[in-house]
Amino acid sequence: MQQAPRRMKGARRVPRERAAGPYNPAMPFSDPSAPPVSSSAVPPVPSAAFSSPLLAGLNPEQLAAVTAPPGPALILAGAGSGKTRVLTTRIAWLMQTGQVSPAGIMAVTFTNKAAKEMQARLSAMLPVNTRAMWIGTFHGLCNRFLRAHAKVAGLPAAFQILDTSDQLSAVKRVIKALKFDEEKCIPKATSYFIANAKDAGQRPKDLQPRDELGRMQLAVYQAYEDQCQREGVVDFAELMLRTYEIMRDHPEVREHYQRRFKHILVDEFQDTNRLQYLWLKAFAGSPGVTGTSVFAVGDDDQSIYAFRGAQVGNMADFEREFRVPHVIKLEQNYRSHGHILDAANTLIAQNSKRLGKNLRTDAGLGEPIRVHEAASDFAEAQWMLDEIRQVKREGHPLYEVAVLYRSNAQSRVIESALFNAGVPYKVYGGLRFFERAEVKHALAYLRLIENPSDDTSFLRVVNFPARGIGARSIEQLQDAARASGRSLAQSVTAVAGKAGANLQAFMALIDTLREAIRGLTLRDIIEHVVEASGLAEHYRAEKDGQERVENLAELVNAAEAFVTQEGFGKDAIALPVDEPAGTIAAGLPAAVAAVELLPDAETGEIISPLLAFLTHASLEAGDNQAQAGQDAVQLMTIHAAKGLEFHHVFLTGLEEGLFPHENSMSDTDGLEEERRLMYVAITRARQRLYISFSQTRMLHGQTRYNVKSRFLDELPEDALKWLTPRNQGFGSGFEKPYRDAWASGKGMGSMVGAGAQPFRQAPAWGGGKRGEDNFKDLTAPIPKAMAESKTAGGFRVGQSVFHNKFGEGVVLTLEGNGPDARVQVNFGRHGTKWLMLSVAKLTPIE
DNA sequence: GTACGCTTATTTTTT
DNA sequence: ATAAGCGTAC
Repeated sequence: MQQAPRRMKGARRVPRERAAGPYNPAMPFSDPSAPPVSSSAVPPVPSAAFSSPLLAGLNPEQLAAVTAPPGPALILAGAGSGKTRVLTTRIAWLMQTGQVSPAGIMAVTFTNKAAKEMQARLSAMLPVNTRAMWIGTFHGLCNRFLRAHAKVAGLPAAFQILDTSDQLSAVKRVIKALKFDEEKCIPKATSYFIANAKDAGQRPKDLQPRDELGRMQLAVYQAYEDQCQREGVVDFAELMLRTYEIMRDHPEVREHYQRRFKHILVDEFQDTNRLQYLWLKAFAGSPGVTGTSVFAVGDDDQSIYAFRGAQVGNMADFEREFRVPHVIKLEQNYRSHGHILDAANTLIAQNSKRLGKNLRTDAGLGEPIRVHEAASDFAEAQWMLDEIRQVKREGHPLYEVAVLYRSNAQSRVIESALFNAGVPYKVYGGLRFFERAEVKHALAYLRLIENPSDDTSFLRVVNFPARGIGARSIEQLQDAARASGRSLAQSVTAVAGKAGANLQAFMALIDTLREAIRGLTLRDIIEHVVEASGLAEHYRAEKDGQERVENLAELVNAAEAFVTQEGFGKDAIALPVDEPAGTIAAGLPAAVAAVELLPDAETGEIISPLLAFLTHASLEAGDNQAQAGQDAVQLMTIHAAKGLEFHHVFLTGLEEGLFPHENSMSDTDGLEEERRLMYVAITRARQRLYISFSQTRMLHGQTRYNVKSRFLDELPEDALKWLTPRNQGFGSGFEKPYRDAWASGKGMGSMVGAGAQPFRQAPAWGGGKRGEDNFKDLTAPIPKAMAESKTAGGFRVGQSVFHNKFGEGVVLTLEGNGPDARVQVNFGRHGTKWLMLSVAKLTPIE
């Protein structure tokens, strides 16, 4: 099916025989006397290479990176500096100059999207079969590795991959089995605990519990491992850890790969966690000894995943441990206009922990950043809607407009504004295709066919659709399984009576399915299982099952597409196919090679397309919305926007507590990560950036009164253009929360401060200068909470008024009735006054 | 086995 | 506000 790729014309294989030196996984590079990469070990670079059309148009720094001599390299690549181009051109250049064959390349990314893009760009650059290369995500490559070395790994050839929710349910089962109190040993937290331990490279034996909870979690970790091992399943972190351990503990395997890979390239290096760094070191071996060059590309300023274990420190460690001769900085930005870049630079300069980098652009200053203050989240959305319509009128496509926010909850009000106005939009994030319940159910049947020991899948569908197997039956079954140390599927005969009969009927169904799909195409397999399992019928009978039925049909389509477009088994390929069949096997000691290489010796592909598809489903969650090509506004969190760019960017909700998020504000590290997040957000914009914040916002069913984000104050004045008056008083101070707390007798949301002030001595709001006309723009819709409040004497809260002596003001509070009626009005620089309506001459404005 | 009502949590996310 | 998860009652 897949042709063995031809080696590049004129490309000569670099001799791979370089003795692998002593390897100490604990302290790989602790020997200070190790010689630097000797230049004599480096193949001469053909001088003609420097005039290669590949290199045309690269700036000096990019050129230096692309053509860096073999050996460790660290590229500090700023936002929009052509990072992906450098990475792919580097690979192409290495091959074109004959320094490496495709099989000698490993390129690692974090997301499938990035891997695909790299592959696509590379294919466009060079007529090379990228299949021989190891290009993929960390987890995808680990999967490939473990399929090839299943025996050494102690895994069944058809091992299944648990996603996060599978892992959680597996952990829950363990906690139940151990009879731990779920109140104390919280499943989710324990699941995190296990994942974190693995991400740090720690097995249960490496951990020392410090308290009762620690002891419980450790016990769960141990039992969870045993359970996974029994069932033949691995979670995401296990893919990495198991691969790393095999590399660490099996010299013959290690030496093989260290000889094989001449160049390892890593994208988004700042996002690597501890285990991934260890993993890379294991594949690279000691610098100067294995001759493997690691080319790491990253941007410490865009490190926004510390919360999930990313260690920016890996960059500095890499520079030191690999003895990177000099870090190459890509600081020329090809994306954003000057004001935008100035803002980004000024902001990020306030972080203390940086490797140091300043972006520059040849583009002019461009438009200033437009800043808007809204009265409410609703008003913010309305304003944005107006601006978006204007942008559309100016002839820009909507897909070039992005609305970014800190947290997903913020999208709702924006969505409703766009929806009601009939503006098409697309929200990124949320439930992915393969994560939908009905799809997971279908996959569970398929997984059981491949591996009946997969208890997680068994439990998911044993009674779905309902077939009379209730909690009691399952409990009996679990007891039997536990007693015999076997899987649930193996234990059905141990349950007596009707329950046992039902369970056996279920297993008979699985067996029947397995028989029935023999010889079918993948598409037909899925179609048959979806029908014969009763899933399709169940959803057809359900009131609101329409969408689920459609998703099941979509799953069939996805299978079809997987076979035709992707060529099934891409992820599952175990052999580098540019080697003559058997070469790799020959390169490995018999013990490793014989059984490990389970795939077809001719093609190197895993034989079962179903297994390949299941792996694909686990490792690639799939897009959530298929409406590609539609001209729609793009809505996403800032995290999701990393790596993307847009002509127009709306950055919303710039409020203390929201962004920076309140959970991150307490410590410096958290705050600096938030600031990097802000940096990422700003640098998404090419031409026009809008920043907005709101005085009030509905969050968790409560109105919160927010102060504008400190990040706004950290931007250079010159780069900003305020669409609303700067330092506008209304909502920028602490006054309103006090008032509301007083009025409602309830808490004050985010603005709870020590010792609420007495009502009438509320401090004047806002700081800074206020002009006479500061209040003219306060005509935005009144927040719901305010609109519902009482009126008096024809005035309402939020009403603009005029006073002969104090000028313009805004009504803050109304109290009393009739002759007693009084109002509190903010007169800007004249302060906040209480006035008796019967005395003061107040006239409403507008 | 399903329906209803109660409690709970609600930053960011890929694999 | 709101959704999801869980327990109890039919």
